[in-house]
Amino acid sequence: MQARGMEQGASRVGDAYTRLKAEILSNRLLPGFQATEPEIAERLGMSRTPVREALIRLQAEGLVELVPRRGARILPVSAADMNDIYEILTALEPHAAAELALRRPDAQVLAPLEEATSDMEAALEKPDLDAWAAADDRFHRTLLELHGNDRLTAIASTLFDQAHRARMVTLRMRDMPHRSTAEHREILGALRRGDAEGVRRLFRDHRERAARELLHILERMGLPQF
Amino acid sequence: MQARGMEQGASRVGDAYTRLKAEILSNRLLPGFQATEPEIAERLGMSRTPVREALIRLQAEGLVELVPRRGARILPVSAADMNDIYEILTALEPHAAAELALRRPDAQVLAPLEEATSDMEAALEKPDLDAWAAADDRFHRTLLELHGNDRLTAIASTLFDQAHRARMVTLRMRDMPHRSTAEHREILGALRRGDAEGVRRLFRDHRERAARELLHILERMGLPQF
DNA sequence: AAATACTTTTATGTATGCATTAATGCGTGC
DNA sequence: GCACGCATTAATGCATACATAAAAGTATTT
Repeated sequence: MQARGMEQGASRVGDAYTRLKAEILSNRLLPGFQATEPEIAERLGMSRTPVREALIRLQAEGLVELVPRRGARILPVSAADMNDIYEILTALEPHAAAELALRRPDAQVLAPLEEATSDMEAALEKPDLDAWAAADDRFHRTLLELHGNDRLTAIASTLFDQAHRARMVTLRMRDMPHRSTAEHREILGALRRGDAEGVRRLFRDHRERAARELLHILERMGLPQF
Repeated sequence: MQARGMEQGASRVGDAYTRLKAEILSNRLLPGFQATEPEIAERLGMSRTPVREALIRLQAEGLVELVPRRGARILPVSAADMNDIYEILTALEPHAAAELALRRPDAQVLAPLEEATSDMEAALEKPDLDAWAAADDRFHRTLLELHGNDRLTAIASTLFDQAHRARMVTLRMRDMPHRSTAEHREILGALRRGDAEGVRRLFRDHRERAARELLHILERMGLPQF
């Protein structure tokens, strides 16, 4: 997955932000990696100023830490971090999904969710785990956008980004995510029926199970940091 | 209330951030106010560089908008914004409070909440609405800190700040908040008993009622922007 | 008077300069 | 050989310089 959100390519700050974020999320820049502002500036072929501003944004998003005198450090995501992130998502997403269900969305509104779910199913067949993860991500982001609380969408988006790397690593250390895919299908059905409480319950279970499985894997790996 | 969080007084960026944020939250700088970087820099007695970095942070927190060529604009908080903010808080705080209750916190742990509640009650007696609002704010922030999910605390803190101005204005357009204060007392009791479901329900009702009342006032005022 | 073209002003985005100060390396003393 | 202190290096925080481009003002024409 590339860095989402509005295209940030017009300015040098936007360039630096987009490129650094893409390298972090794709694990091309590993957690723990440190570099000083001049180093990064040279790597990106620009002066320190736009790099600095991009780093401030990445720090606000919880992807890097700016340690005085040592430069920017790519933040690892620990099991405890993942626990915190999933706790928040478990509080937010089921609510947003249930609210959406109350509005009785028609097929046209739900079309992007339908497509994301189909893409997940198709990706499982091939199988193509990267495509699966991208479609899964798309489902969750689209659902929040349909709900329409922009602040909520932005908050969840930041959390998705923070969790992304650990998710991608653990994704390959477990069975194919048939169950998770089926749950999306179920949630979609409940949304279509306007069954708000069903949606809430299904979504909560979906997130809680995903969190449990992920933390299990992280523990089995000896609590590494991503 | 002053700008909360870590004291940002050491550097010029920190100074600019703290001072601007304090002026925004206290409504000394009104929503809609615009100023260019050189103007702000002169007002604060420093160069554009630290001002710029402070403005980037304030933009990330949703307090100002940086519009190219026109400078920084203090963001108004509309009724729709307040609705979105309260929706998120209603999803997050009852959960955090219920989780805290499950841990069966003893009197020592709950002491800061007890104190905040007493302060609210005392402020109602005087009466001192500013002191009441400060104690209310302290209760909500402390509860989240006790819960211990730092990301959740940070997210809620940003939302509190965004809602602060509208809250302070509407606070003076309604009856004394006896009900709200009593609800804090009830929540505290349920926390002490470890009654997680009770805490969740009380807190959700507390937030939902507060949101309804606030939006009513905003509507009666003709949907102004703060 | 209105519209258009041109000039001037100025805010921003970025680069660079500079003082401070932390970290590193080296040498000296024990 | 180890610890301590000094010198050197270099990263940061901030100030300033500069190019660009948008906006505002002015003049000119119809």
